[in-house]
Amino acid sequence: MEYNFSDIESKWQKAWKNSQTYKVDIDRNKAKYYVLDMFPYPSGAGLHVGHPLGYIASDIYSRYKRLCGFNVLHPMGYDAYGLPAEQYAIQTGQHPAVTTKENINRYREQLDKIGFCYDWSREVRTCEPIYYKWTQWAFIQMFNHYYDTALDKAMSISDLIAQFEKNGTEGVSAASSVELKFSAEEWNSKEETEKLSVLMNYRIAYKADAMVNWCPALGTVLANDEVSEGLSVRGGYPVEQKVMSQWCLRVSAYAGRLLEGLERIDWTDSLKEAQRNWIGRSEGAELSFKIKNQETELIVFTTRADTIHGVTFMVLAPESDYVQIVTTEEQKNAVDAYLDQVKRRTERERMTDKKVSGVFSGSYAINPVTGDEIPIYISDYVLAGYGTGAIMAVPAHDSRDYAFAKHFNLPIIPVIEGVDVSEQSMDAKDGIMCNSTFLNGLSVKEAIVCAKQYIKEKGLGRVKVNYRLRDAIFSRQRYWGEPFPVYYKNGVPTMLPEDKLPLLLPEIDNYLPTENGEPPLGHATKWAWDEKNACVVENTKIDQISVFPLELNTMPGFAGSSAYFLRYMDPNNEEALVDRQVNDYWQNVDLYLGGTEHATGHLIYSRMWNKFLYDLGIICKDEPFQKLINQGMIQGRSNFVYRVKGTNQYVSVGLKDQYDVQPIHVNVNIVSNEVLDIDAFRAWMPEYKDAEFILEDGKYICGWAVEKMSKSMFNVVNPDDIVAKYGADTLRLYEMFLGPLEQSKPWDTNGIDGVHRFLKKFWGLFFKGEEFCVSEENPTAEELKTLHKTIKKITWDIENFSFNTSVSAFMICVNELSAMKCNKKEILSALIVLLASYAPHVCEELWSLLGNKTSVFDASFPICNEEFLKETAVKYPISFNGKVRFTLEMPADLNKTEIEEMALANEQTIKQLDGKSPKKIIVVPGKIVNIVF
RNA sequence: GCUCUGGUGGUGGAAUCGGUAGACACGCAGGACUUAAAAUCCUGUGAUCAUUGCGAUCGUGCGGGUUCAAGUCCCGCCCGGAGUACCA
Repeated sequence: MEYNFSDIESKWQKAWKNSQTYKVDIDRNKAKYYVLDMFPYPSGAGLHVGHPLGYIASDIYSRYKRLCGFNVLHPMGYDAYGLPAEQYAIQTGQHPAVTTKENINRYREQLDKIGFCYDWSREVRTCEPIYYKWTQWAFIQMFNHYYDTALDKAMSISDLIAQFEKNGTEGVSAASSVELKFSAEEWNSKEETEKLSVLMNYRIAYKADAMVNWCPALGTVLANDEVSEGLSVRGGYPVEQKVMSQWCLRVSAYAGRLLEGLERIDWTDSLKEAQRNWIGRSEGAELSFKIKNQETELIVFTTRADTIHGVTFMVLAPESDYVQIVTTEEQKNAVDAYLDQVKRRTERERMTDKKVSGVFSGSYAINPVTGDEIPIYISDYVLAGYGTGAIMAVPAHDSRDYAFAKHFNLPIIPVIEGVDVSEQSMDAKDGIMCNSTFLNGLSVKEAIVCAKQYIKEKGLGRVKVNYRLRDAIFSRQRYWGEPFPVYYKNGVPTMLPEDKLPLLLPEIDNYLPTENGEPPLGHATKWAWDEKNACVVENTKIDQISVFPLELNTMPGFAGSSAYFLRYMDPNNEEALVDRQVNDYWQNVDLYLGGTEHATGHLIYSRMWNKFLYDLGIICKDEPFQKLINQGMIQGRSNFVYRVKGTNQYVSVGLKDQYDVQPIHVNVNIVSNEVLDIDAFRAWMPEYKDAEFILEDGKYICGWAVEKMSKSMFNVVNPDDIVAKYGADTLRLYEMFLGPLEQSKPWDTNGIDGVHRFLKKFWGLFFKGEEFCVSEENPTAEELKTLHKTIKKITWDIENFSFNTSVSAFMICVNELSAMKCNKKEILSALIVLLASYAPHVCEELWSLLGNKTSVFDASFPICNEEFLKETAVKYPISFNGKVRFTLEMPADLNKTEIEEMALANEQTIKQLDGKSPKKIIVVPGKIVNIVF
């Protein structure tokens, strides 16, 4: 009987839906396993063939885990807030909620066709009030907590207030934006509003004037991970630096724990490394330099305290607060001119053009160790946001300082023996110290330790760990995002009462900023908070007595995606983000699949967010994603035809060098194995109607290139088309067969026929002509062997995410069984269960044809009989490459003659065992014998 | 610059702990079936030389090394991809 995949697939997709086969509930008799995909942003373009790669892999894994007896949570949802829907709304006036809903429906339709085992009853959408209520709730919690650096956890802000009332800042250990010092009397005598503004310095969600990445084209600020090389990641628009009052999250307070936590999770080294670099821990010292004739001390951060004797000048960032203090009357004009010049340069110019620039401030600092007077400069090579925004310059051992010193003709003093600094600096932490009084003769490594010790003892500064990781800017000047649960009472940001959440996103009729430059929410007419009645009211009622304006910013994209994995556990709970008992069962994600592009964004924020909730006791695990696998990107594979310039003639790729040609993208869907469907090409566009072709071997062969998958390159392949032509099971197997999961690779349908042929052969094992024909006989040893080696291989492959090689193993298995004409029920049943995770529809169909009343996914995964494989290994050696190998342990201490003797002795044994003469014998002492027949 | 990754036939890729390199698949060539085509099946397919049957030599980006044995380990380079960057 023919393998009719489209009937089979629609039949089982319906059956699964009707019987809720994939619905999952807490079952305390079973171990849980949580498999999660990074949820998609539903874009207008729909899914292309690259998107499902990770979903297929996680689907296989979930089904496998279920067959192994786990209670598997495998949900899916949508990251529904985002820029594209809003940009579309600006252009068309279509409400983002409408387009988002349409896109979600389209995504769902596409996903369903591939036959995933998601429990859709747990779906979340970040733009739904029932969901974003908890995003707003978490924000309020962050506002109401500070980070205690001694306890290393988030604590209630009321604890901090109690400490201030009792002892002021004395003994307080709290992460803060600025280090403040005040006594209990000073605190208690402060006005209420003043107290609130002091507390902002400590809150985990806080509002502050921050240097932000402002993107004029998008009309919003962006987080650091949303900017790359001075351009916005979305859209590629220029980004400038600007000071604005913004909500921020004190992510930096969690830097140490984010770093430490990496040790306990099972991620790839490269991803952990990317996070380590982004967090950027560096150990060093803060050093105070006295300024000549002034009270103020200049504090710098350095990792090279050992080079203190080589300091010949100081440099301040242009934005540094020190600039005003150290600039002298005589230098004021020069400094102002320089600051003005720096301000006019965009971030991008500053990065691309690394020309040395700077200005002398007029002041001198005193080197605390040598007592030398050294000039203080201002230059934009020093960043305001890192360390203290000021550095001690050691031109002999830092290439940037070196370039600066050469440019301004400043002295360069080497402090490491035998270093020539006439051409370049010596940056390596290597060598023996010199010119350094008490450090002379020490190695650099010893000197770093010794110098830090010296600094501490003499009270010149303190040992300090610095992080590169900065707080996240949490405001966006956009419409399509979560509204902040915040109103402004006489200018003071105040949280809405928790029981009034969610604060619903208002309707507006214009998605652009307002005339006076406010974010789009400024257009909302009903957007004010009536404190007394605790409800949203018309703007016109604002009286600043009991009705106040609401926040006009919205939250960024990562807000909704930071805790969604928790919500899947308990998606309809209206009392809590997640019930604690429910969380105790599902705990955290065991396996998370997604792209590397989230390494420094989502994967940092969600870890931080999760740790915060853990500190509050809401959840039981502080790391959200135990194991993480990155699937590679599927790139587009474009095809080209070559038009002879100035004609309507097209030449096949092999002959194109003989003509003057112009390559033209051609729709990949009318090309098969590089051969162009000429009729389809003529019909494709009117301009090709009368095209003529210069063929090779009677065919038109196209050229190809790997490019991004995009409409303009005509290389987008839609999964629906593949499903229609070959079936979902073929698509699933083929995507896995394409190559290693983690590797990026171009989509190319050249091999899909082979996979489809395999499924037909597999189907064919169960039929004799038109008849379904399966034998109840006991299988032979040879048949069992084929089965068990396949079980062994598939089990290993799934557990190691080596899905591509397991498809090969299935092909070999089916080839062998069909060569043996095996139709034994025992073998075939096991094979169905084995393959079911990969090709669920066809397996479910065959499983039911075998007379089973329940789903194949209620069966158990077959177990490999290792003993049997070992026993048969001599007679029927295991081998996946089609050749025969016999292995035998050999004693370790043999010389060459003994080895040869051993080999000859074994040759006899092998002959007796197998009745054949070996072709070749390879013998290795201490290892194994390889005998090839 | 730094960090991470990768480099194997005409193509995608396999080789899981240092043990026959090229599994499996595509493509190609030849054959069977067919009036013909499609579909299906069979055979061959790293290179060079030898082909009368055997075979022989080379071969995993390049150059060295360790080992009985290296695609795999070590040292030094070359090339591609990704991330990140005046981070003191």
